[in-house]
Amino acid sequence: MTYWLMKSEPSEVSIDTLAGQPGQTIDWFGVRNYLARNFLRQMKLGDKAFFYHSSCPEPGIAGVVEIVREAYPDPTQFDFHNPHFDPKSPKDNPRWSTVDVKLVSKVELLSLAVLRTKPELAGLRLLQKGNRLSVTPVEPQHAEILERMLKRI
DNA sequence: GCCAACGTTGGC
DNA sequence: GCCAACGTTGGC
Repeated sequence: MTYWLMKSEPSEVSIDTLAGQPGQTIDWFGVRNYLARNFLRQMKLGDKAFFYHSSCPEPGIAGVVEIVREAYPDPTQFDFHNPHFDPKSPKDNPRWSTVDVKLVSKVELLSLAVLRTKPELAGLRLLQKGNRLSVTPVEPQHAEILERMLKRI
């Protein structure tokens, strides 16, 4: 079982958006970066991910989710009216993938500022300078530390 | 709004 | 294949 970290702007999809979905499940649409896409494609059923709020007043980890459907073509790439529409993606060889994630638990927001104070998390990809990837793997030792820090609500 | 960092595009 | 220009991300 692999742990991941997935970023979302709460103005688009927040942890509460997810909690309000039927089955508390949503597809992780809109990834348009090849490295992030490749990580999506590596995800296995039962993998877990930390749900991170980015580009907001208080960025940080807001919950834990589980992968409940492995990678499949992201429908938004073919939807002309969708902001994530990609005219260059071939229908017979879709460029972008998505996975379905299901809410495991909401947590008390574990803010980026607090994460930065922990020396034992210094290696976490999220905290690396210049990191902008919206989907990243989390090393087992970092996942363990994060799981211990999270307060489920 | 600013800016650093990184990715993508396109001319050559 | 190089690289300048441009666009995007995302914290502050």
